Amino acid sequence: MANGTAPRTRRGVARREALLKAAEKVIGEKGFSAASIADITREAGTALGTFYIYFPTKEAVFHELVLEMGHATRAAVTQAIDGAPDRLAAEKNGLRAFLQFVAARPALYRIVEEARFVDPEAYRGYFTTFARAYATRLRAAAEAGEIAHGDQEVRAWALMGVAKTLGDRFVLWEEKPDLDHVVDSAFALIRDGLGPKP
Amino acid sequence: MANGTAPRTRRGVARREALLKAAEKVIGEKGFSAASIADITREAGTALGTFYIYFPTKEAVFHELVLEMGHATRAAVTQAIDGAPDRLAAEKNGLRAFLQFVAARPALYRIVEEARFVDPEAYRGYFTTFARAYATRLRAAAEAGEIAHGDQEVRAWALMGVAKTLGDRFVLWEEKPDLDHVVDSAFALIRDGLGPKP
DNA sequence: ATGATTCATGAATACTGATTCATGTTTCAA
DNA sequence: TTGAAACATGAATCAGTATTCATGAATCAT
Repeated sequence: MANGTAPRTRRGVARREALLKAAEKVIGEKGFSAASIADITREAGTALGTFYIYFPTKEAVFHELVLEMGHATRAAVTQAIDGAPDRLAAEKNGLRAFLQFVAARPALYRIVEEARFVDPEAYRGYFTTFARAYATRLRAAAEAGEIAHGDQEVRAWALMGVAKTLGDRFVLWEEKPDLDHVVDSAFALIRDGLGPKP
Repeated sequence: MANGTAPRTRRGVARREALLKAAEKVIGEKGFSAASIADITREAGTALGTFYIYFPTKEAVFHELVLEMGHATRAAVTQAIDGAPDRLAAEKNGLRAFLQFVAARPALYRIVEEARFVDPEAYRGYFTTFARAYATRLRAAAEAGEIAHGDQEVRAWALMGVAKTLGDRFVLWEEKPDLDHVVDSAFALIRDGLGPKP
């Protein structure tokens, strides 16, 4: 509900979910300011005022969507990484999983990017949380001799940047993305760098 | 002027420039929607209506700022690259120049990112133009044996992603950025990749 | 020096859209 | 079955701000 408790009836739960789904679609497509509450409730098939039964403000749904993106991407990437034989394999799987996620839920991806302006705290939180776990994994891998030594925090951010930008260009902007090719090319760069083979 | 011609008096030229500078500051700080025309003219020291003598709409100044960012970054990076002995050196210089630019004009950097939502055409144009030139340079370097072969377009976007994200995290979010360290760490990754030394 | 042109001003206009609320309807535990 | 609690509705409120415009001042080519 708008206050903070969960809905107490079946119908309430369903309505809230419908509104959240509608908000993801509408805000993802039109952007935060252009998306009106009326757009969202129309998409959800409810009356205008119903929105305010479940969310106190427009910012509140947005915030919740950013958190959802956080959980969903972490889950997708973690699962994809799980069982990889070594860190390099994990890198490749993780990149593929991220790009697949962007392809599956483009609206959520755009919402996180817009959070930079609409909800800066959440934006930083999203990436900082991700980066922390990422750097920790990289450090462990360096200890294990699976990857080169270096500043793993800088690397974590650099690698997140690669994934984000490839998502923009080769998933969102492409009619029929060739994910395998992009992943292969990017992974070759990540593993071996730009330097010429000796 | 609002129509499309340039100001015809000294004063007009100065006013337009003041408004553009004010818009960069205000929009960069508060974001596009939160920044009002009144904020911009107050910052510029002019009356409200004066804005519309020089720009037809709020979107128009924004668009001009995105173009300015395009020119300015290309100029900064091109100059930094100029005279580098080889492509790897150029990569390092270019990355440093970009991060220095972000540090010098953070508002412009944020404006370009917000263009993704406010002026998508300009946003794509900015990065596409940059990527095209970047990929061309990488191809030439691969021909010359200075870097490894591979899909240089994917690489160009991946490397732009690295620069963007490091700009966010280690320039915008850092009180006293240690650019040299970031550049060194990132460059090591770009040159050699994540793979362990044989 | 001067008047045609360009520019400056800010109050008034116009519109959009978030949020509220008074009035019903539905749900579900007992 | 039932009534207290939870939920649904959409017209009305309220606020903010982009844009216009009628009036007056500054500029500069001649």
